[in-house]
Amino acid sequence: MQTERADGRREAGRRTRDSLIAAALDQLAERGPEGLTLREITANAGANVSAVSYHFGSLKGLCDAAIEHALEQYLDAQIQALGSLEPTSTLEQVAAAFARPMVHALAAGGRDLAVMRTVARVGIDPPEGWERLSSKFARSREDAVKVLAANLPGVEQEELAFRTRCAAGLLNWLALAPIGAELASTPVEQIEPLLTPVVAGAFHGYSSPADLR
Amino acid sequence: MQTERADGRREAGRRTRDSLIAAALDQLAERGPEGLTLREITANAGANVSAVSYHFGSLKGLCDAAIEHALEQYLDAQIQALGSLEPTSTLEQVAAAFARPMVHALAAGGRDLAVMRTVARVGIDPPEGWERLSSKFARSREDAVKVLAANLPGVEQEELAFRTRCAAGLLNWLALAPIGAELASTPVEQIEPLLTPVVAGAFHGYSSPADLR
DNA sequence: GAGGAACTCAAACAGACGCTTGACTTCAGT
DNA sequence: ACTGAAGTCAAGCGTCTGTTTGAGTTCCTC
Repeated sequence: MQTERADGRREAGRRTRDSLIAAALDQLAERGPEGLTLREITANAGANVSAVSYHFGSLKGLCDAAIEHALEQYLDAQIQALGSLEPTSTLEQVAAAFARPMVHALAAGGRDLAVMRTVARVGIDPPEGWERLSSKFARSREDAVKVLAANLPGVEQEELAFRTRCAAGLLNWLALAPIGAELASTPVEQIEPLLTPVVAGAFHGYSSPADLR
Repeated sequence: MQTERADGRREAGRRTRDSLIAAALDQLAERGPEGLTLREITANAGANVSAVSYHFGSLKGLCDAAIEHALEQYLDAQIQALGSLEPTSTLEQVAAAFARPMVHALAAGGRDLAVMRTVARVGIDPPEGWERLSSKFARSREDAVKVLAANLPGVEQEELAFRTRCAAGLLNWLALAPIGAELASTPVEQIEPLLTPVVAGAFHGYSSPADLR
């Protein structure tokens, strides 16, 4: 009861704030930052145009807030998925963990998928001040490379980093392209066995049947 | 000299028409269809705003023409690359051929890369009337699946189609994301050995070391 | 050289855009 | 009951958008 009062006004304020972010996220996922429209967002959120200026200063401020919301939500899932890995994990387990957040988002659809689509778009057109969160992404990717190196001792670290970025790009593409929409609302149990070997194959590489001759 | 006259007017008209498409393509590659701006295009093309209405009817018309131009240019490269394959080609050769147009565009940069970026964006947000060209893409992909099937007899056709789409998505991602810009102006001889095993690995898949136990 | 087609241009158009304003309601503190 | 902060709202601001218009230039045809 000190600073947190049962204030009806404040509660309503937080509610319109959240619905603005949610509406912005939907539009962000569908058309990207350039596609945001003040009037369309406020209409979908059931709020007035001036609510954006009030809560976020400007449309750009709302856009940044929505993107940051998406990035943080994605990072949490990513860190949790990779955190479940051990140094003894197989390549297949690494690939499955790497793809898990996207697989679940594809299966769930709705706002979870909107978050992924937004993150993917940020990966294409990085906003100006995203360096702060970018370092977290880089660190998460380094963790993946470390576990990969244990499974693929013959591949150079730099090449593993490249393959990791390729695999991440592949997953982002699934979120954005129509193929992701086709996969949407498909159960996880069906998507995972389809996708995991592809990601694992990208990690593993396939150089030539020389060693089989 | 029959229908093609040494017409100074017509020549100038074709020149502004081409420069409008080129300027639109650059902007399309950078910001997508939503990012097109009539006044910015005409400024970059050195033309008047009304030249767009005159030559293409509307901004949408110019946008469609630029996208069609990019799609056709990409399809030519894709068909030519896959056409060089034979039924006896190895998986690595298939992957190299599949990636070749993108590798060359990345190395070349400039307008070639702009074409690829535009095609990739179309892959994310397909325009309305693109079904006509879409069938050509599908046929090209079927050719790739056919050659893949010869190399991977153990994998179902449907799964191969999925992996082909994944590989195509991976390449498109390279064109759009910053990693592609980092690779840009890197010689082909350096990009190809880095990328080919990843694409081949995605085609081949990596299911588990069960067969090695 | 008169006529006409191809093409370009500056200027203006209506509409949508992001943003600001000032009045209004609601509710906690006193 | 009064005050002030939090929040919402309709209306209007200037700017930028795509498009249209009509006059203008250049070149080929007859």
